[in-house]
Amino acid sequence: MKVTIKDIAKELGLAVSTVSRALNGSYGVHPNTIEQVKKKAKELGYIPNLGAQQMAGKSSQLIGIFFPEFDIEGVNPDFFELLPSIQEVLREGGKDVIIFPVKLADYRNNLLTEWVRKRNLEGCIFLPGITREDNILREAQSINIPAVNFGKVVGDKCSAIGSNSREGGRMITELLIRNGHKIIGFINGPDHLFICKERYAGFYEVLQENGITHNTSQVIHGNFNGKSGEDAAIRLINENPDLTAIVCANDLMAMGAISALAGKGAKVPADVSVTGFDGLYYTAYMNPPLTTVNHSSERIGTKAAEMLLELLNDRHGYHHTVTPILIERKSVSDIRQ
Amino acid sequence: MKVTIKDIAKELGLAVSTVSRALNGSYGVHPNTIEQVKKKAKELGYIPNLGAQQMAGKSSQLIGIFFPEFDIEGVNPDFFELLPSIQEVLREGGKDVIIFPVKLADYRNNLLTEWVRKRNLEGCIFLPGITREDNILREAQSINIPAVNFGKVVGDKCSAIGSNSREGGRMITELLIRNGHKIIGFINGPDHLFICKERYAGFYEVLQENGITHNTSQVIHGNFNGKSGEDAAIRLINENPDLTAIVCANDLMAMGAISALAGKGAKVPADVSVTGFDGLYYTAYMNPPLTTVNHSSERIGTKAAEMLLELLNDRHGYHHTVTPILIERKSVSDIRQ
DNA sequence: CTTTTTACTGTAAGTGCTTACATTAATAAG
DNA sequence: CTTATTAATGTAAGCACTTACAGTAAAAAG
Repeated sequence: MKVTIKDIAKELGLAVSTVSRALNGSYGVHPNTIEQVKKKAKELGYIPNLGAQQMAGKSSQLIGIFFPEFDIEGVNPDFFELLPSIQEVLREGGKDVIIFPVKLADYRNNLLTEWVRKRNLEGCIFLPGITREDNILREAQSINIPAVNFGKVVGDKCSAIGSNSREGGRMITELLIRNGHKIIGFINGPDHLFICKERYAGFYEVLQENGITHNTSQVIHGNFNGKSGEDAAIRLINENPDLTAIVCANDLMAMGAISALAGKGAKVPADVSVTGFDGLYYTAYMNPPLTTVNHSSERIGTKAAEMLLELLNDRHGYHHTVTPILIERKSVSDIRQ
Repeated sequence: MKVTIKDIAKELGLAVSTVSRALNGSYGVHPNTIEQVKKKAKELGYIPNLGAQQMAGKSSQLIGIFFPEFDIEGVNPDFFELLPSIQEVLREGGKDVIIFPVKLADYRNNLLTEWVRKRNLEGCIFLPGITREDNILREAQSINIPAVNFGKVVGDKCSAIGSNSREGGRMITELLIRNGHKIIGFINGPDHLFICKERYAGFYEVLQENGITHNTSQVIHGNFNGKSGEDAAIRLINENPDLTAIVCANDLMAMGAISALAGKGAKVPADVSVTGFDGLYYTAYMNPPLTTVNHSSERIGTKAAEMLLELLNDRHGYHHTVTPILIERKSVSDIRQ
């Protein structure tokens, strides 16, 4: 049932080494032999055993994709928006993908090492939410495995890709200001995340530049899911009744915010404008369609995978930044007199 | 750098076989030895090489998850809603997950066999969208690999899980009729899918039972994405101006439909009621929040993974059906006089 | 026509691990 | 005390493959 090169060799009266070489395209095999071997291999339905190849020193062609354990609601937008393009590029490069959700909170030392070695991973991609502060990234560096992450370059065999979050924060804020908004709330994500700091920094900069003051009651930290957006929005408008716009650090929270506002009878964008961040597919179909900042998951995912492939070809790691794009839809109103 | 059982054996002056047995808990090893070995293994940072283990006849602990290639938009709700729970259960069972998007359209014979053998997969899960009509499932059967799919049991080592789509179709239609709707459009998914036939069948049954006639111009086939929902909705109301409700065979199309209706100035649910199917996370945050049928991805995913684990323990395959739950939100209006 | 090259193929070792079988030492039975 | 048991460990083969090295026959050079 299971066909090995041995079977091919026997059928053809050759040595296994010859068959192996014929199949791998090593030099020094007669063209006729190669042809025969390939024909016979197909005929018998030979499929190489990667496990054995690995043991004999070849690479596993296996890439691990690591991402923070799925949210309670079972939704991790980054994951599923990024994965398709990553996977596609990797597949073209002949790699397979094995996925590892990681519970960052109780990350145990050496876990990554274990995973990498057990499965003989060739490289890793760390999806957003895993940051330089997490041990897992440091471990990747210390075992020197080619890795791409969505933050900063850590170590030699590492590339990083990121969207210019600060610029994104600026874009959305400038749009709001162009439309006459002056009292603007901000629903941020978890405090410690780099992208959150950056998104807020961009927002704050533009406010400053336009001489708009801004107090801390106008910023609330959620945790990136819909529910937290709801809660934050409610608090925000309760504490700041004169608010005309809310900037959210991701789309999910924006959805929650809009929903909560609707529940309170506030119309978006007539009463309050709301913006998102990410440009998830769904946001086009919201009501109103969400104005948001898109960093094109497809572009980023593709690039990330390409960067890993480069790393695997012994190229040096580097940092790549993509500039986000403002997607103006209907959730922002013009309130200039 | 790379620690093997040989290293442990050498350090301890034992034979590799003893070390192997000590580590695997085979009988016939002195407790003291076991302890020593385990201690030394930890000390040296030993990590078993699964490739080698496999070659020596152990299972790979690798499960392949197969799903239809991601949509152009990069979104495959089934995939990401199901994956978390599947992965979690599998992980607890000590399995790793390798993912395979498959282009059903140009599925080449023996591809599955290749994947399975190359990576020595222990079992497979076929996500929704891969049906009995697809060669890949037949192939799974012919190579007799334990498999769970979301349709029908195919072969001996196969379990199947499904939501009762017909019942779901009934539920949503009954709700509509209770609310006084009589002229109802239906946006279905791809014609050949079993679940689509079923959803429609449930819908049609209830119409019949209530003496409501229904003509073919009231049914349009989309392809499950938002855009197709938009197009279908437009056609539907153009061709049936007196329509008061639209049943959609999935949430994504419902989102598109609502969006398109809004674009035409039709209010949901005031002018037209719209229902979805799936119960995606996002639908709670739509405006209006979508009334839909939920088959609880979490429950299904968990169950699917458990079924595979059972199969792996040599239990027989079987079929499991979950009954969907109606989620009434705000996208259906009561139009009874 | 002998010697050197070249082209192809075979031999064998090694990869990390498991396991059937053989060996030895310790214990129980006679 | 010898012999049969048993417990613990070692030996070695095998898993599917790669690759350095060796061998052989044919072609080129002398």
